[in-house]
Amino acid sequence: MERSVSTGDTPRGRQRLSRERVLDAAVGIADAGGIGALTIRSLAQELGAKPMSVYYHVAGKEAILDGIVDVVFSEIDLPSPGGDWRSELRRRAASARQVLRRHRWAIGLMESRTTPGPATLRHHDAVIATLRAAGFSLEMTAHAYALIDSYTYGFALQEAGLPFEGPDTVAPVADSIMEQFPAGDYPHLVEMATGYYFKTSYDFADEFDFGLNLILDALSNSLS
Amino acid sequence: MERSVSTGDTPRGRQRLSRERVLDAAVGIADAGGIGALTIRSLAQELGAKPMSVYYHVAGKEAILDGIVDVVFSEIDLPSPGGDWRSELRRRAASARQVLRRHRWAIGLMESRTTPGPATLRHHDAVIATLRAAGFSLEMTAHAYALIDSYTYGFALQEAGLPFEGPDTVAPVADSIMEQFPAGDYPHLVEMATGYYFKTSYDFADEFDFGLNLILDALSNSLS
DNA sequence: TAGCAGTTTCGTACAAAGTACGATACGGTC
DNA sequence: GACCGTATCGTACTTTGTACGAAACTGCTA
Repeated sequence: MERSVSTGDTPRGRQRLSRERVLDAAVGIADAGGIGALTIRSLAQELGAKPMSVYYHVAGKEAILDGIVDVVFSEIDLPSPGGDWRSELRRRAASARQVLRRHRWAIGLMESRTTPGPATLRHHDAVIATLRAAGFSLEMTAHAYALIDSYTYGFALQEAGLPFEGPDTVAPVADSIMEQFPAGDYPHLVEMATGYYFKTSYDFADEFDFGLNLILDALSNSLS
Repeated sequence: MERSVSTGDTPRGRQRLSRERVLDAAVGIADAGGIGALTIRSLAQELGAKPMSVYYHVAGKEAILDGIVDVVFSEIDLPSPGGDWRSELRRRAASARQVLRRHRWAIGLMESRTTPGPATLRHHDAVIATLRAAGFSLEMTAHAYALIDSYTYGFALQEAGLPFEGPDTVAPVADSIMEQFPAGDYPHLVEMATGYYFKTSYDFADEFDFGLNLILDALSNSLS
């Protein structure tokens, strides 16, 4: 699946519109400028069309939001119910995290979208299938499913909310935060920052594997 | 002219405005009608004031959003670094989940707010303090912290996204979803639904403890 | 008491955004 | 060409955030 944002002045396409083209352009705009940059007008411009033309292909802005969330889900690798369940779930979790990193805005939308699209449902179906194939009971599948997804989305949520990204970008941001507040108000936060985050060129992204492995290990124990 | 009435069933207050009163009213509106209902005008009306009056107390809508996220954090019970760390963290996680249930809209905002307020920082400080007091190393504290929070927020995120709430409300929603899509497209989802969710008057909320206990147990093992 | 200097509230007005409504252009079939 | 479903668009109305400056209010001093 490929998508490219037109970088400059030239609108992207001039062919016929379609629901798919509209949603792809919407994703591109949100990626480039945040969900706030996605307006019917910017969308139309990106498509080389006029605002009202968009409405022929989608019911309204709400439908666009539902649509692009489903597009995001469609980009996540599905686990295969056949293989080793732990590595399959690890792969799909890693994929989910990467996808949600590309499309930060998606996490914020999940909370408000209550009508899942086909890709979303297919995705959930595949995860459940993998757990069932691994031998989990219905009850344990429900437990494991909620647990793994909570962790994955929650991690992505936190990652999206971080004002920095990657190692070595932590310090300046932390400095500016600390300057704002009375010294000594958050001693343990400061201890973590100075004693660990700064010292080791910390990358929050690395935390993901630790938690996921812990969870999968614990679930694995409950299997036997 | 305006009289300060006793009934108080209409606009909420008539006293002087303040940042705090503005933020409280904003939270109330978002709780009642979703974040979309929160406009400067609705806010002013709730406060018994005119739109532009609000701007004296907050810099703009973005500042309001930052502010109400911090209000939400301020409502979460802090763990005490002294006591039994597992029950302390369980208590604060349960509190966080409840708070985020009261203020569903907050989760969606977290993704976009990158300037934490004082309550948010104090909250993080307390969690870190509790982990450190429990004997975790700096490194393990970072791991545990990311893990627990990811789970907690992720769970709340999923809960907020569910189109139903509580037991016995699952079925009708699931029905309408299933009707929309070709039969047999999501066999495992259907199996879970018919074989488990429907059968046991399933309440997603109960999943929370399972995952949290699993995580705390696993972390506990790593202590000794 | 009158006057004055903050402090707080508000009236007016404009730009950006979603979209209802109906007209227009297009593309194929008879 | 006449006709018809599909796709695009022009116009215009409503809702929202907020800039700008005036008005009202508060407490204080002369």
